[in-house]
Amino acid sequence: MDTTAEDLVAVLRARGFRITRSRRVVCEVIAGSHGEHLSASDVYARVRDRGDAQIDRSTVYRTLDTLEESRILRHGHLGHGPMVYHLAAEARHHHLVCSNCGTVVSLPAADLSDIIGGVVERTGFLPDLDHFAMSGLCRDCKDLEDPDEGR
Amino acid sequence: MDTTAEDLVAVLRARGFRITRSRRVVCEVIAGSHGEHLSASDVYARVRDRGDAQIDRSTVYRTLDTLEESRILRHGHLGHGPMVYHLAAEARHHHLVCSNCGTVVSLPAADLSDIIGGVVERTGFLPDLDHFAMSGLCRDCKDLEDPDEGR
DNA sequence: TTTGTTGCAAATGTTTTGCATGGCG
DNA sequence: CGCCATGCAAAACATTTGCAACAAA
Repeated sequence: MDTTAEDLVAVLRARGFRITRSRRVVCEVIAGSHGEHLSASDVYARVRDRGDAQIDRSTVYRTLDTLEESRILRHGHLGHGPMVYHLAAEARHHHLVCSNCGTVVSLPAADLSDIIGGVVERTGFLPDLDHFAMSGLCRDCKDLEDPDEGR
Repeated sequence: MDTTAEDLVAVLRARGFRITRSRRVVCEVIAGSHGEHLSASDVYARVRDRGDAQIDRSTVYRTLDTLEESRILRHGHLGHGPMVYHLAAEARHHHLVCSNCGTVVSLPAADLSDIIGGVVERTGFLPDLDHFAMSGLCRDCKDLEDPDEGR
């Protein structure tokens, strides 16, 4: 059910891309990262951990681009750090990152539909809420803020 | 009514920061940027345009940090580029950036309240929607997408 | 064989940091 | 006068690009 490395490779092949050793390894790392959000550097680190030391950083970046172009991978921005990748087939959810304490709260896809509906209705714009995290204050930090500062 | 350079300087002074020439110039640039979203480099460029060539990039970064720490300035992320600053007193609105054509649609503060309310209700998390732009597809690009790809 | 890909190296762009000098309070 | 803030230089990161050598198809 989960996307496998073979699935990824198959999509690349179908799109006319050549299947190289480097691409295969990156696909394996990606396929083994379900539910995670890996930065390009994370992917690179895992590639190296596998003993594939000869694969270059830039190749990882390029392969990530290729997978994204093929619409089986997506990237998002969780905070101030580098962009993170996740499989397109992954269950959608939004991340709420507390700007005060760093806590990450997840908002499942079901809860997003009325938000999305409301925005579409008002603006015609179809939001992809996966793409950017939402910043704000978690319950605890919100309660600590004084009313006029936090608003 | 708009925040002035003097307002900014006054806040810094009140917070116990020293008022230097560099800080004053940055405050003037910021005060003259109402409604804009300037990156640190933009601010630096404007500082230089004023003929203040001796002010260093790092000083601009540090002053921006100081102003943010003093809660009169905030930063956000509009897209893949650098972070952008806006005055805290600025009218709140959210940016919807089309991932296909780059068009930016604004969603005024009034339309944000039920979104915020819904999130607070479900998670206790108080979102700061100014902070990250929302990515997605504008009306035109959405209509061009085929239904199963775009979803 | 042909042309897309790779690895390497170097460049780019943003932000941060160490440190000695200088200037605000 | 004392300590904070600055300028300068360099480092730290994330990401991109040029290019000759290589390997899929």
